[in-house]
Amino acid sequence: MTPAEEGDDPDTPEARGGAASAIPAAVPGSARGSLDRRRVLGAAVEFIDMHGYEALTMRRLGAYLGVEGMALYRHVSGREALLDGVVETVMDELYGDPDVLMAPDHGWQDFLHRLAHGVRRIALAHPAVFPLLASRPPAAPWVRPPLRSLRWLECFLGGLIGSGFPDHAAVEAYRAYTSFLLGHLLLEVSQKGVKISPADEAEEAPAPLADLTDYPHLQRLEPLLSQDESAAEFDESLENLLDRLERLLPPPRSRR
Amino acid sequence: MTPAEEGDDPDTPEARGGAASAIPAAVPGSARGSLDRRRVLGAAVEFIDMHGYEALTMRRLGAYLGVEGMALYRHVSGREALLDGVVETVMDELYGDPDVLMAPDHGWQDFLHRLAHGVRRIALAHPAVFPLLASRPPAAPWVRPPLRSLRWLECFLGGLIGSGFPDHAAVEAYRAYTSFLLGHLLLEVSQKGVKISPADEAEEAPAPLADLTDYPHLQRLEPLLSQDESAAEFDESLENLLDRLERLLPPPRSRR
DNA sequence: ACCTGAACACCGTTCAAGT
DNA sequence: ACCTGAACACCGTTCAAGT
Repeated sequence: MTPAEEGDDPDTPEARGGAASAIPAAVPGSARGSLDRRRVLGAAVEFIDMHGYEALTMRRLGAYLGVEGMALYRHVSGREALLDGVVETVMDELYGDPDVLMAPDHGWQDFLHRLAHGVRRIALAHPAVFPLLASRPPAAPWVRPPLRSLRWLECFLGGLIGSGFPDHAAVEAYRAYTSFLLGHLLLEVSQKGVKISPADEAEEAPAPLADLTDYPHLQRLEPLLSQDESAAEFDESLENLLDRLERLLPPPRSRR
Repeated sequence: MTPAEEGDDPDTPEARGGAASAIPAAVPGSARGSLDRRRVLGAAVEFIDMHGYEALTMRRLGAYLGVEGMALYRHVSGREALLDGVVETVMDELYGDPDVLMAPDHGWQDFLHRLAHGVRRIALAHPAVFPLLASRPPAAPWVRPPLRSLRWLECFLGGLIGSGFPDHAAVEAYRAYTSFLLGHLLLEVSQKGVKISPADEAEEAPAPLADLTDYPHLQRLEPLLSQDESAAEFDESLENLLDRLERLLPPPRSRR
């Protein structure tokens, strides 16, 4: 992987101690003023979006910020904390999304609909960061990605309960909803970004894709399989889920 | 994370060059005879199940096998290939699962039902390996975890098409089915194993869990949220999905 | 107050050398 | 034929020292 690819090529530019090393192409757009936590986390998000999370290194992120890498420890307590901060930074965009927050109240279905699309927008805006949402350990074992914050969880449960869901139904809905979001968005993002796991932006042949002669159906369906229907499928699955959740509501008569 | 925890404690046993280093507690059960690819991959699976994937290191896996780490390169071409091999090894257990393969033919619903439970069994047997299924780059962009092999994909599509699904419906079913499996099992596994991401088996306080005084619903629902209903919810969601897929079939009259 | 340099324990990987 | 030792370029992290 990345370190190896550079390691076995001693002619790579940064091996000669140039001031500008290979990956940090440019200083990020914000003010050149000294670092702070916000700037570090923002740069980390940018860096991951560009080069993938595997390429993120304290030293490389430092260089990307025009600083020595060890300097980052002034602002985050270590690499793990940095990644947690990245996840939080990205999910915080949800709070700034008018489409999710605004709107008076058109019922719980509308709320879950807007929330789902808000999360999807984040996933598509940061395809290389999104998988981190799933792999970082959550605040508590029952906090499920991608809705990782206690605040959103509270909001979710409050919304459903306020709409008449009994406690256990609200919890069941939370579990089904997070499973749906995580599965769909993880796969949508990976289908696009090709995971950014192998080499970075290296041209790299599209891989001849092991010949399918032994797999007649695959061979025939390859064009169909390659087609991207993510948006429609997301909506379809979401509608289906909402219908299912509706059946968790007690009959209208008994609703207070 | 792991390296740091050891790095700042120079009194740790393996720092003094003992033959038995800290993590490799015992030589794995199989024959002591010389290495081969199968033995290496098997040991890697065991190692990850015990210590988590973050702890897996060429050198540590070598030590676990009673060998020098560099020796592994005789049998796998590098760390990335090793992880790919681990994923493949674990998914190969599906081929040995009589509950998935056997049974004459009770229709596609029965098939998808058995396949889903087979994959779930694998996820629960190797909770620390399962997330790798999702994060390793697939053979082709349209090969979706956790059904990562062309062979299973062919089998899946063949099964549905043979039961009367039109091509595009079989593909849509594949997408919905994999999303469902990935979302549910990733979250089920993470709820159990607490991700094995932080420190390994270190006792480590259960984390006081930031006080919930600002989150009234969470506070009240915490017991409900902590309850593990995974099995029932998996079945519930699966049934729901199968019902939905059934609607993709053309009306029986026109089925050949 | 904030960053740098040097240091340390670790990594993945290569390769000549041992057996 | 298979493993080991030494080497190299990288890591994360600490800490005294610079400014």
